[in-house]
Amino acid sequence: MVYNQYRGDRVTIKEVSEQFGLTKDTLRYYEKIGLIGPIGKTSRGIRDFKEQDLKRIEFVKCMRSAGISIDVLIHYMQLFDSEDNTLEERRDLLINQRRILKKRIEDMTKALKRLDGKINMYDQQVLDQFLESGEK
Amino acid sequence: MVYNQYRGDRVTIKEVSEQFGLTKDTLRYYEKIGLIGPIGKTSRGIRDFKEQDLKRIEFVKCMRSAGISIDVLIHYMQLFDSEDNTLEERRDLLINQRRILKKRIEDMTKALKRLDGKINMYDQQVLDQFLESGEK
DNA sequence: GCTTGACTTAGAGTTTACTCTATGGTGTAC
DNA sequence: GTACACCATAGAGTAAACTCTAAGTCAAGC
Repeated sequence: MVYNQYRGDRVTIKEVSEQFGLTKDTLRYYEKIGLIGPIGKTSRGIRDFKEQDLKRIEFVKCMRSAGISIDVLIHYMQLFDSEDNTLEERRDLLINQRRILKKRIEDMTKALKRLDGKINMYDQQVLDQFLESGEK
Repeated sequence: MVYNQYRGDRVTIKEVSEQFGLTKDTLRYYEKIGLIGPIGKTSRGIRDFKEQDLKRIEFVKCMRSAGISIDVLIHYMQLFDSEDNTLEERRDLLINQRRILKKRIEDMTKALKRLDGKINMYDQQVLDQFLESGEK
């Protein structure tokens, strides 16, 4: 039976990587630049992800998949971890990102419609071609 | 009165740049990599954009603003300009991009909802803070 | 006791999509 | 006749976000 040295009660980087579909390199990179963590380490220097870390990773993943920049996310996390009262600043940051995101969704929705139009056009042309070849 | 040497009946790069909100550098770059053009030139080597060029630029701009990669667009344009019958290949390419685009819109819509949730939370907290300070 | 496979770090390299710099040409305005 | 405002090219540089490489540690299995 394989007993993995890295798993006691610990949550390893591999597990987190698989859970979120981010590479181990990306997770270490995110930690290095201060987007997540610092992640706690065992006595031998192995990362052990806590519930709080996982929550943050999940949030970061969601925002990154929407194209929100790493710089903005780092800024948000710094506000979040700050001793000061940053409620309003965080709210304003989010409102601003929301606005940008909405614009992007609109652009993409326009492009999607455009693609749909073209695809329909091609479907018709492919069909015409088929009919034409049948008439020979 | 200023008579621009570059405008006779010609459509200059500056005009196109302003019309589409793309820099002159970007337009030249797009031509260089084969995404648009080749654009016709006057005897002295000045670009003169035709209606057909403008249509393509507009399409490219729309697709780029939706995040469709330059590589994919070049491929599409190559199929478009090909002598061969590439109808079905173009349709398949568009269908594939449509699928990817739709997924991205979904991801972004999820993130938007997430942001809305957080913003509401912050609004409430900011309000609570205000009320609290008023009670003092 | 050595191989395997997981982990670590520091730092170099890659990809995408521009964006800028240097250098030079041309026509109009003062 | 020179300053200004355009245009051109070739090629170097940049920013963002990873991604990879090298070198090393450590525990389990054979």
